[in-house]
Amino acid sequence: MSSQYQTISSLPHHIGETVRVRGWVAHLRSSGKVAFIVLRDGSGTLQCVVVQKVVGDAAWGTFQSLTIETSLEIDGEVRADARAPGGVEVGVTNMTVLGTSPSDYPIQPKEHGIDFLLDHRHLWLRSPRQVAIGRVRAELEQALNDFFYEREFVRVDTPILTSAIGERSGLFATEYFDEGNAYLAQTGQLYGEAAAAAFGKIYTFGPTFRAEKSKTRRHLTEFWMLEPEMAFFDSADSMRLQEEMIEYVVRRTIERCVSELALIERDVSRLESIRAPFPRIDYTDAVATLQTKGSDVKWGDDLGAEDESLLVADYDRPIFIVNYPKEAKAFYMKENPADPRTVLCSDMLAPEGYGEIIGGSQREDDYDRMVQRIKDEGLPIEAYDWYLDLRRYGTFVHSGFGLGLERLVAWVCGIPHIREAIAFPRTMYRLRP
RNA sequence: UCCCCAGUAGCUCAGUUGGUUAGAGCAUUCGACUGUUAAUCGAAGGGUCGUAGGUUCAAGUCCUACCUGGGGAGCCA
Repeated sequence: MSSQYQTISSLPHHIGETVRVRGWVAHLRSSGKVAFIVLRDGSGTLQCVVVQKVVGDAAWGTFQSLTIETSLEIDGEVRADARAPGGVEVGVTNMTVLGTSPSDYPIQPKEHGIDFLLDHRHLWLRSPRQVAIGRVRAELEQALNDFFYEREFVRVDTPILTSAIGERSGLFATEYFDEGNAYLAQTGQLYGEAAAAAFGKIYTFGPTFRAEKSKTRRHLTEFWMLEPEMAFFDSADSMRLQEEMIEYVVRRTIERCVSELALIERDVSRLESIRAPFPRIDYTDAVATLQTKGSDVKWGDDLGAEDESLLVADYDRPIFIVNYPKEAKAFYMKENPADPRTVLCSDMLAPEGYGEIIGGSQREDDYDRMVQRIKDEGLPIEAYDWYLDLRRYGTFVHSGFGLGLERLVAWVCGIPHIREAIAFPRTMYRLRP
């Protein structure tokens, strides 16, 4: 097959030329002897005009056999026409069917239930809105990689199959030769800490797995997490990096995904106000504020989804909640010298009710305190022997954080549920397609 | 795991205090139309009312259990 064809998005630069395009039939309209094919190729959609007298009886017959999602090669002249959506159309001179499609294509340009759409995710993905979300996701991923590359971070890929280690263990067990069970990684952080002692500043970016039986719009069982880990950064340094990163990737997406954000009807003005610095609110102050607003939260509780929404409501940009009680957080977080009841951690809450998108902390770097915390949590100390080595051989102040990619995508796109923020979402009750 | 909601045509839904042969729009098929914008107009086909049991002269409708999915809580990113 010839490589000589144009993408639909490039056609405004080819007005007056004869071109060849390839794509899928998105829509068909006929008005007697003049007919319209709406073709999509992933780069955009194009109105193709078929006139019986121009194309002849053979091609006209081909048109009449077309169905939605037929893949098609079209030759014709590009012309500007105000009647065409987008202002550009192709006057068809010839067309060739590349792949036929039965007439029962299930996705229609109308409302569908979410159950039906998820069952047909492999086809739903072809819809313009889903393509736009996917492109925003790809832009955000690229922007994140560029942000860290420009700051001389080294990307380190950490294992997905692990022994029992991490925040909570024993999920998705799979037999691993003679070594007992392996588990799917719930975080790359502990490996990231080891790598930070090798490279200085690193990040990991890959799929992670959680098997809590979470059924909300903010949870998937498989999601992508970006986890930077920085040697010689304290908690405050880490927060400065986080707000700089969020500002960078949001601005980059506003600049480069104009048509995508317009198609999904995102209110971009809500994103334009995302500028560092972000407010920092001490957990203890947050609890006091919440109590005056009528929440029954007590000091020592983790903040619930409702509490988070109440706190964010007053701001037009993300906020940090810092220094949570030790009991509410993971064993590896460093005790706050100013208030030993708390740890040096921060959660970044996105605006508009999207909740926590980043969780980060300064790590405990003292060997004895770390051993004590592992014991206090009732974790098996043997599993952490290599992790403790990081505190034996040249321990170092270091901090890191985890960014949930799908939550970032959902917020930037303004979509209500993170299952649309990934091509093939894994939720509690869905393993296919 | 707990709380709430929903399962009727391929899809989205309506279906009255239980009452004759279960309806609409979209989609599909056929027909008309030389500029349509989710075109329009005409016609046709399309149903194990989630499953099982129960109440009743009579159940899509009421009751019970189960199944499937959705929303939320907790936990988290």
